[in-house]
Amino acid sequence: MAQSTSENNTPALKLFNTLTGQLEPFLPLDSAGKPEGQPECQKVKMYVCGPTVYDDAHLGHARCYITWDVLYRFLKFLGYKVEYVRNVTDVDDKILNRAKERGETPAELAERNYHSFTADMKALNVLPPDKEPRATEYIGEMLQGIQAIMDKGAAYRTTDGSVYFRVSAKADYGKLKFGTNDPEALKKHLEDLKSGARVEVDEEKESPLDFALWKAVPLSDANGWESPWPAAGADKGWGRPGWHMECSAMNHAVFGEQIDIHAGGADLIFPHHENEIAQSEAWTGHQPFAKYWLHNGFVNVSGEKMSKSLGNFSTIKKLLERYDANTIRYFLLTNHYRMPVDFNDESLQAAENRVKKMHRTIQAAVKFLNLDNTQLGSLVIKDSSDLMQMTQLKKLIAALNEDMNTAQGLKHLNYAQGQLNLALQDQVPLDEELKIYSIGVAYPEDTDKVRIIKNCLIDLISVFYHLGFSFELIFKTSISNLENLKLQDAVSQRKTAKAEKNWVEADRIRNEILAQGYQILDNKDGTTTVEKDGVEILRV
RNA sequence: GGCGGCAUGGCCAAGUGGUAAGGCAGGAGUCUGCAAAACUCUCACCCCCAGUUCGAAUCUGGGUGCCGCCUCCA
Repeated sequence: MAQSTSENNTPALKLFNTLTGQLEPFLPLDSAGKPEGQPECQKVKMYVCGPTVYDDAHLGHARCYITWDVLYRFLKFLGYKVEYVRNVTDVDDKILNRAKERGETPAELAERNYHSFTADMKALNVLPPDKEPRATEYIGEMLQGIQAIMDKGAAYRTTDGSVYFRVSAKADYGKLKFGTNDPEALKKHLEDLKSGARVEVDEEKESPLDFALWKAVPLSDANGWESPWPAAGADKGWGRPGWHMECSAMNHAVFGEQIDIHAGGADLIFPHHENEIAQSEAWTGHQPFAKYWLHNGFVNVSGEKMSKSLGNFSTIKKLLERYDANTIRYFLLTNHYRMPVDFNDESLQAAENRVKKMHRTIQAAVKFLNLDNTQLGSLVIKDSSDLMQMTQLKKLIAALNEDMNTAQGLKHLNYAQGQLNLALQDQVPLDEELKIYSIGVAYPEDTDKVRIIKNCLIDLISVFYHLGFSFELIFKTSISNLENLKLQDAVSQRKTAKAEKNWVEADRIRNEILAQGYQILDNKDGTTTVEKDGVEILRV
């Protein structure tokens, strides 16, 4: 539809491709031969590097997976048939070491952390991928790939039965890191890289840049797999896959030789993604392995780089104790995904203030329209060809088309909220078209005000939804019945005091309620609303 | 040492060469017993210097400062 393409029929969505170092129009491989400008019939193969499940997920994971969640949602909204694959790395030295420390098997540890990760993602309202392949399930595919690479002369064995990738066999090695295909430039860059490389232990490596596809381990090691490459004198090979091989193997198995999007954190550009490209392209002989390489920026914590060594990393669980998922998402989306982002209380607090106001407005509209909380989802415009007069939703698409400019997107979210607030208090919304059309569940008896509010609400929650905010959190409260009764009692006592113009007593009761962590709001119609964390829990 | 990124109001942050989005905080007002919420109004010549241009936050060169990758990390 027109919304996903510009006037001259080129795709409107542009993404920054690390491979070329440029902003590029998004054209999936599957678009060849398809009618132009109809994403609804085009497939998109999207792969995101998943977690290594050796510990609880941290802020870096949150930023990464929320970023690509927004892209996934957007591509689907535009009409692409997206197959989103996010792997789980469950074989790795870190997992082995951690399991040893804890006295459990690597499989147990991985399983536990995988479930913890899944729970975190759900709590953050990150959509599950279509497939979550696990590295250990693809050892056979890895062995096959390694053999294929060796057969093509791009890898070699060492006497202990390890296999290394021969970087010199790949003329364009370094193209991702350096963003160029120029052989002369790459040659120079690689020389610089080599001179800066740390000393490698393996004397048999032809070049310090060569990396392991397969690491031999002693036959006595329980955490190994049989390989076709025995050490000198042994009758059977034994070892573990190199770090990068898993992604190549899973991509090959699930998607085939080429994919559209490969995304992950910027720290993976080198060496992980560079090596993945090298081995995958050497394996299949087809390039590019991935057409678009997308990377999200780093996470800092209060101005410092978040890192394992600094010990300043916070887990998602810890963060969620303090801020809800919509706040975290709002905060992240105010920053462009490629820029570094700094987690600090001041910024999170600003996001929280904003999100609470957003929740409050939506609650008010839901109440006014007498909707059931669960009805919100069904009101969302989910098809980009059905935008009609949803002006802010249209603007959201335009913003996301520009390399996922979510900060601009939030501007439209905020504007939509402003419109709804105006409508709720009988003021004329600035956008005339919102008054004219009738959309969603419209009934003949709807008054102008009902229709306007409904239109404003649909525009707002559609933007809200497509940015991945959670509806559930708008209405989420946790308050016991006993507490509820106490509050009701207090509010009605205050009402009596107010009626008697006993302001001292009325204020005393209000302060008591405030002290318990509730907000109290007197409405124009004489009712009183009690809120907790910006969510209405009582209206008397 | 090699490569790359970023410098925008008190804070966070967008910005496609044409005269500075948005948010948070603040100030003034409307409403209100007061307060809160909501609404209205208000709050920046974009690190420095030079250049290109009719015109630059946006392009070029130089400087200063901060950060990252090159080692496991999303």
